[in-house]
Formats: sequence, structure tokens, C-alpha cells
Amino acid sequence: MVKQKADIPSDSDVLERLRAIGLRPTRQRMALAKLLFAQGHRHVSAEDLFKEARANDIDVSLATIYNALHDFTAKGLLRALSVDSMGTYFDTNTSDHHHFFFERSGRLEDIGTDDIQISSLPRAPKGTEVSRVDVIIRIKD
Amino acid sequence: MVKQKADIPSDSDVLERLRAIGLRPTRQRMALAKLLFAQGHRHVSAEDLFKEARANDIDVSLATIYNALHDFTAKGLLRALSVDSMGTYFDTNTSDHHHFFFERSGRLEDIGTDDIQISSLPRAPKGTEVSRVDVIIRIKD
DNA sequence: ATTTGTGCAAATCGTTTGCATCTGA
DNA sequence: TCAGATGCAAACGATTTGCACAAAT
Repeated sequence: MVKQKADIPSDSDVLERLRAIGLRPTRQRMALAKLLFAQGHRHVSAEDLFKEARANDIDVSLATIYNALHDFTAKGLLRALSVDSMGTYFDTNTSDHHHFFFERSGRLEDIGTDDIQISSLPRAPKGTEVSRVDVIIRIKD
Repeated sequence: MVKQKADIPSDSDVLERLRAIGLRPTRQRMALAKLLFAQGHRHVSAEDLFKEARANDIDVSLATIYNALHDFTAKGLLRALSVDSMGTYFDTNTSDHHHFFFERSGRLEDIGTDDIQISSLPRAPKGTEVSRVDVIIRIKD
């Protein structure tokens, strides 16, 4: 029985996905995308992904990780978020949702939009538009 | 008519305030506290305060600014907040409230708790406690 | 052939720290 | 006196950038 990682998207899936958003499917982007979208939704830092890549014998520089992460974010494949000054995390869940933030550990956990009801919001200042509403529930852990 | 800055708290006010929270009212802490609490609520970065101090002929090092800001925060005189990775802002408003975040300019603006009604929140994970709920309305400006 | 991406190392930015020197109580 | 503060410069960690090289179209 062959040992295998769960749910790693196929090369062609990833390739399509990159092409679809207009990014050249290079070796490293493909490899990183496969890692990122392999398991369920995650919150990864550049450093995390760098280590993970090394662990999987993927040879990428940290600069390339940052580039890829930003490119993916710009194209809507990822969502960047930073709470406190603990660096940037990239969330593979790009749908509308919120977060628990565990203050001690710095860990993040998704909260579905259904679990938070905001019944009234102030209107955006005249001439402006709301881009997004982020709710962060900070947890004393 | 003497030109004067509005609402700068008196030396004795500031002195009392510092003593009350157990921080020695040193020359620089006094001066910084006076700047910080002079006008209404504000969101200042360490750098902002540094420049402001220089502009007012207050001789403090940046390290001291950071120390003071953190000390004040630890004692509840300020609240630290960071959105995106634009560094830390210190909010002179320590009461429960939320923020507008203007994405282009990086500016922050307070939103009173009354202006946002959250009707349902998920329970905190077992054994943990909610420290605070932060709502950030991101504005495309 | 052309354009776009990558790697590396150096540069930058915000923030922190070590340590010798001051200063308020 | 003497614990607590300050200033400075060096150290830091995260992120960005400049540029020569490599790979994708």
C-alpha cells in the first residue's frame, strides 16, 4: 500500500486553476498551490509554507514563497489577514467568514458567517464603499 | 492673546494619572501622556508620536516612546491594535468600540458599540473565555 | 524571442534589547 | 540610596527589492 498525502489536488486541477486566474503554472507555483489546497482550509504564514515546502523536497526560496502568496492573494485564491503584530497569515478560505483568535498561541480558527449575526452596521462614510467586515473574537487561552 | 494648544491636560492631572496606575511620572512619560491625551481620541503609531514629540521640542528616543506606549497599554491607558500589517496603532479610546479601516490611506476611525449590533455570537471553545470582540469595517477609499 | 518568474543576498521597516548612564522617590 | 527609566546603537524578525539567471509561452 502506497503511503500518500490526502487530497492533494491533481496536477491538472492546479494547472487549470492557475491558468484560469492568469498566472503561469510554474514548477514552484504548482507545488505551492498543491500544498496549500491539499487539506481543508488553513491559515499559513510564509514561514510555515517555506518549512512545509522544504519538508516535501520542494526547492523554493522564501522570496518566491512571498511572491506566490501575494500573487495568489491578489488573484483571490487566498485571503491575507493579520491580527495583532504577529505577521501575516494567508487563509485558504476566501469565502465570507470570521475568526477566533487565540491570544496566547496566536492560532486562528474560522467562524462561518452563519454563526455571527450582525443586525446593524453604521453606513459607510459618504462616497465610500464597504470592502469587507471582519469580526475577530479574541480568546483568552 | 496667547497662542495655545487646546485641552492639554495640566501637569497635575497627568501626574495623578500616572501615579494612579503605578508608573513613575518621569519627564518623558509626562510629556508623552500630555500629547496623547490632549485632543480627543486618536490612533497613533510610535513613529507618529515620535515626530509629534520632536515637533514639540520634547526630547525622547524612539525606544522610550515604545516603552511608554507599551507601559501605558499594559496599564490600560491605551489599547493597541493592528490591522493588516501596517504596524501597531495605539488607540487612546480604551472603551469598548470598533473601527472603520480605510484601506487606501490606512486610517482608522472609531465606531461606537451602539452603532453595531451583534445579535448572535458563537460560544467560545470549552474552557476558554472571550477576551474581546473586534469588528473592523474595511472601507474601499 | 519575449515575457514572466525565480533565487539570492542585500536592503528596509517596525520593533526590541543590552547596557551604561541618569533620575525620581 | 537605588530600583526603575532612559538613550543609544546594535540586534531582530518579517517582508521587500534589485538584479542576473532560468523557464514558460
